[in-house]
Amino acid sequence: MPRHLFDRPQIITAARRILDADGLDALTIRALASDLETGPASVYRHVADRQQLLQLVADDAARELPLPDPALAPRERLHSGWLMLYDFFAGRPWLVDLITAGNVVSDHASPLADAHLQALAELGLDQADRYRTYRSLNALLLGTLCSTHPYAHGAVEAEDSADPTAHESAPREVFAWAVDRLI
Amino acid sequence: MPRHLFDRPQIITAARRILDADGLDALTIRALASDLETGPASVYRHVADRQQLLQLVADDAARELPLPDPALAPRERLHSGWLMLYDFFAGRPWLVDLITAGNVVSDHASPLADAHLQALAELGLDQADRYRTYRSLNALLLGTLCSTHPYAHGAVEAEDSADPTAHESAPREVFAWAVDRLI
DNA sequence: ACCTGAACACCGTTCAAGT
DNA sequence: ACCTGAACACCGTTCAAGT
Repeated sequence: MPRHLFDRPQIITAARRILDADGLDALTIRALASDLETGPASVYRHVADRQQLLQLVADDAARELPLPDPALAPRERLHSGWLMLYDFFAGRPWLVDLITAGNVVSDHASPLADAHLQALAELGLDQADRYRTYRSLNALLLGTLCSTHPYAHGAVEAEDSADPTAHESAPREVFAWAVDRLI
Repeated sequence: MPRHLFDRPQIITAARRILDADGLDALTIRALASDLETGPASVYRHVADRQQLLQLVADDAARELPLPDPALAPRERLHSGWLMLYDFFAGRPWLVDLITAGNVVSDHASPLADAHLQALAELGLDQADRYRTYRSLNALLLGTLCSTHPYAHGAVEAEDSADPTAHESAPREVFAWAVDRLI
């Protein structure tokens, strides 16, 4: 009789606990096994390798991707939709790492892409411009989250309110500004 | 008498050879030591740890960052300048990894930032907009390079010229398009 | 004084042995 | 049949021992 039983959902739950607590590097097969009170070898009964584990967690997280509010006018729908995405990823920094470092891409993102492409169509953009805009917004989001990542905020200690205008805005505000320039 | 002598420049040269050949993950202290025909412990005579090694290589590579052509009008200067940056990073994928995964930020980037901020000033943007635009372009570049990274180009095999317009443009073209929308 | 072999504490992954 | 202890081939890093 098996002493420890666990399935993929339990693995994903444990993995996300580790990710939320300590980030992507902390999600080792051994740490995961330890969380499940078993040995590393047992994990391999349920996932092929670490890469598949990361893919599974990314797919799971992608189900929670926020869809834009259909009640809004196209432009506001896009604006608020992309800011929701910003906040979604800002709250899950490990997911950004998963996308950039790991090579995970989830197909759960399709409805989201369709919704934004639809909003861009309602704005009167032709098909080529819709794709270009969508891809640019994606890159802008990912790039903003990547450069924001470092724990150091780039704040200079020896600086006060002497130069008010030149001071860096928060990454989120810059992102919101750039989104409006692209749509 | 020491049998093997090597200094930081030689370490950086060896590190870049490994990076160009096999990417960031291949740059281990042990692989580097092996390249220098010594043991891993000897590397630590010259660098504090792997993180510092990555920082040194990034700083070294940042000296080659392409500056925009001052002979061009501001708008063309920005456009070509950012495309030069795209090509620069596209040819050094490990540098993108270094920026996103490692937490390296080089101060050699300052002249480059100043040049682009200057061009934006010549376009008549106020200080706040100059910074916002610069940071957005940076994010756009980084994000484009991150999502481009995966070796799979997202090309669907079962697809032919049936849907010509909807087909994804090359990342570089989309980037160039978005740059023009931001400046 | 400078260098480095050998060891330590980690990884992902495998497989023969246990139940 | 299913599970897993122990081992293998890697890491980064340290330190006592060698020259």
